[in-house]
Amino acid sequence: MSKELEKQYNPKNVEERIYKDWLEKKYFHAKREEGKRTYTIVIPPPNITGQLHMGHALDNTLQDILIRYHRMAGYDTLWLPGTDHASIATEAKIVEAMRKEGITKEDLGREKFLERAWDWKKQYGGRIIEQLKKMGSSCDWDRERFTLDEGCSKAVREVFVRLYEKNLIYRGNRMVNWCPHCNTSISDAEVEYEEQDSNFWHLLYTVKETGEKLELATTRPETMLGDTAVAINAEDERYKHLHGCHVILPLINKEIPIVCDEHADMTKGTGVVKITPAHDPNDFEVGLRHNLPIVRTFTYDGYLTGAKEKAEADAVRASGKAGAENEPEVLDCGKYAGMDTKTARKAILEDLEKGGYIKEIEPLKHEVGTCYRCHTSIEPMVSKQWFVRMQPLAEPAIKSVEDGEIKFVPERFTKNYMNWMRGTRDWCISRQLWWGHRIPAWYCDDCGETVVSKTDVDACPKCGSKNINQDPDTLDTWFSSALWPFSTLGWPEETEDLKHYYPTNTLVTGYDIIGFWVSRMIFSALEYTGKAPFDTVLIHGLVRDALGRKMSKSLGNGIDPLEIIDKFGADALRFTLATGNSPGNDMRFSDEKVEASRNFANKIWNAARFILMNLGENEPAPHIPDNLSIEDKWILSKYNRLVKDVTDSLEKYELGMAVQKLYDFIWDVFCDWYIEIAKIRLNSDDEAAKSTARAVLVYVMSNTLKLLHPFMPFITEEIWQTLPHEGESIMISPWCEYSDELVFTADETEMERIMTAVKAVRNRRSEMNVAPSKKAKLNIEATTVHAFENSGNFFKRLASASEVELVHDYHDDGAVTIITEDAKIYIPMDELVDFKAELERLSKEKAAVEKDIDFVSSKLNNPNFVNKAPEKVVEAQREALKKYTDKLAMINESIAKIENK
RNA sequence: GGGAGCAUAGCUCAGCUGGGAGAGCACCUGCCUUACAAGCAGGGGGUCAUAGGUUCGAGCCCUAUUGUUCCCACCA
Repeated sequence: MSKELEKQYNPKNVEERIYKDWLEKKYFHAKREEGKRTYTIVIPPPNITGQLHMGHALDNTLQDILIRYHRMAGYDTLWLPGTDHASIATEAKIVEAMRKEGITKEDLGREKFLERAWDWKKQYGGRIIEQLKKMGSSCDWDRERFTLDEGCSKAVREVFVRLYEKNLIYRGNRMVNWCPHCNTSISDAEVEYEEQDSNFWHLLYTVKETGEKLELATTRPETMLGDTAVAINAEDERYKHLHGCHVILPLINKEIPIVCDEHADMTKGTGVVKITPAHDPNDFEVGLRHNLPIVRTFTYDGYLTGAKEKAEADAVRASGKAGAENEPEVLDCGKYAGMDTKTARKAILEDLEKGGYIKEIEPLKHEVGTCYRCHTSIEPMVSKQWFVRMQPLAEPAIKSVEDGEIKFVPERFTKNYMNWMRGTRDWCISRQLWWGHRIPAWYCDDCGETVVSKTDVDACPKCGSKNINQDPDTLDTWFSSALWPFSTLGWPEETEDLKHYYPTNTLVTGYDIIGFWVSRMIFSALEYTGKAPFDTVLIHGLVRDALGRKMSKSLGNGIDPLEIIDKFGADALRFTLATGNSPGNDMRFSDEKVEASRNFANKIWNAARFILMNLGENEPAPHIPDNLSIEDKWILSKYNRLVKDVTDSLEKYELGMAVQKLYDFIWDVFCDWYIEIAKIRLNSDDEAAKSTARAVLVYVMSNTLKLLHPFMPFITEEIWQTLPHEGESIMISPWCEYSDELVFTADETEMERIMTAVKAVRNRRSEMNVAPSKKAKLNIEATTVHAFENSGNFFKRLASASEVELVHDYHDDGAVTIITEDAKIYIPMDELVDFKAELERLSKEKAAVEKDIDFVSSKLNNPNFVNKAPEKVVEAQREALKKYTDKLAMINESIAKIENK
């Protein structure tokens, strides 16, 4: 039954319908089939606040390609989807919405706030999932997870408690990165450095004992009120006389000691450093070494502290609760209290200036840490937080990559990972936020006991007091993401899914997230499951705009994948993202590229239309017919090699390579040559020949669609269904296999001789401006007659030949001569032949061949080459030399003929 | 300061373990050849950043240089 397709491919008529069909038939659902190899990918969970952007589009395209390929290749395949609760981002979004209504978190209270957050999640959390579906993603939606769902939360508690019991989690007053805007601590990984213009302010502090002025430089003068010492290097000859002395801190006239510490570098500046333990990570360390008081002068939301804050801190310090003695002192900054840090800097500088304490202002560019979310300058701050002890966890994680248990593609990102792992410091995991996994720790107000527990605690196990409160903080979002590969499969329960699909196989993600996520999943998985979470990490780059800029909201240069899908179709988008994209490298995205992909889809569509036009009723399912002709063997041989190439490329994660091979085969080989040649038989009256041609067309088309399916799932399904087929859907049909029976080397060579001749004739005709409509007879004098024996129709169809005759010793004064390596082709065209031009052309060709001969023979005459190069290479050169020599002989003959005329 | 990437046709980029440079777009010429003008045929265009080195042979390996991008790092 022949079917009609529209003239142009319209994805809108296809994609939604097909996706729905796939969903209904549950093709995406992994069924835990015994006896099959498994292939599992867990999706990098997008934030529930997110909208699909090009980064997601790329990431998901690559994953879907791998998933679809493996599913067809016979694996029990699971692609596990889900979303991330994104604590900071989501909370910020909700707080912002509330601000517009004029309410704050505190107005609402924790419980009501969380209600709002969950409402928000219900309303918008599914948005990005729906968008992923538009991409054609074949995720097992029945297994969709959320980092804050019951199972994942259980895993989080389990891990927290285990780590605490192993003393790998601790709570302490430590220097953390504080974001005054988000009002929370953030981890080292979440700090982004930006270059900013600033100054070095050279200050003069007076030495109490000697009265001399000590010069020191700072980039953050606003912290000076919290100085509790000045450091010099013990070896520094300039200051030896000051050991044990003190300086008077300007503005507040406080006496602070001069200490000797290695942190003071003699080669930098004046060699004198002010020490502010509460607000600088280095100074904090110095403070610990010298037992200096820690004096906090900033509030957590970025203002200078005053009497109120001081009173609060004093109360805590006096309370006698566990750890209270470590609570930092707070300074009442007096006239500066309540100023934000910027204003305070100005005011303090003004006062220093007035007092003559500023010696010099030196302009400086330096890197300032900012919050990766809101890009507010982060304040290093001493604060009581929970930390994960990284050292013991990092070691196995390093080893497993070193041992090749986990491999990065491309390999160079191993180094990136190692640097991160080796350099990492303890991980601050507590956040002063409400949206997230609340820390499962309770503190007893009466006895000061800390209880960490998997289940909620309502009485102190030590003293029995009911006066026990849960830590108000939540965990870093990445703490739950780190468990994603196994928490989503049911861990800590020994679920069937976990047994079956864990460890997973490939993790696909961008290089920007190796430190945040990949490394943490690796050490987490090794610690809790004893297994590497995946065997391969496929790293891709960023999708940039057409000018190479990062796509960003502030630049407004983001390209919306949904708009692209709307305009060109999901297949075109996917094809674009997969094409010319090599692992780990950034790519530029432009409409022109998608257009090219769309054109390719259209090309396939039309090839299918052509085939369908020619099919009769009850066309049999794809098979290889008998009585193959040379062109059939040629295309089957080419197709067979394509199967191998595409499969190999996919196995090596060279997706861009695979897709390029498919493009070349479909367009240049199948459409431009095979279909054109097939028309010869299809237009003939020979029913047997027609049937063979149809069968080969269907076979190659249908199977090539399968190879292309992972990349362009929709159009391939649509066409495959329309063509004769066996089975329900292309997406669950078996992957193509390489077959020794489809190797037709000799026929391929013969066919290519003809093609070379066809091209040579076309070329010559074009050069001579002969209109395609003007047909001409070809007289072919071939050295390898076999190839040309039955080639008449080829030349008629492809090279505007009126008829073709095989000749020997051809003589015609008015003929154009075309010489290939196998044949001389004469086209009689009296009126068109310009003998002078012919001679010129021939001598040009002669010169070219002679150059070739020189090149090859110089190699063959080089004993080093002949002796040292592999035999295969030498042999190839010998064959080339023979070809060139033959061609030269033919050219010489032709020249002689014209000259002797 | 440490590390990594990139530098190939006018533009965007491929080029796997070294064996005479490729694609898409753009450009030029000719074609509405009954699948496709989102197409067909033909064509021009590259000392593969620079300088050395290894090798019979280098876009590919090594060294240095230049330009460029990114990551990491507590420079007061």
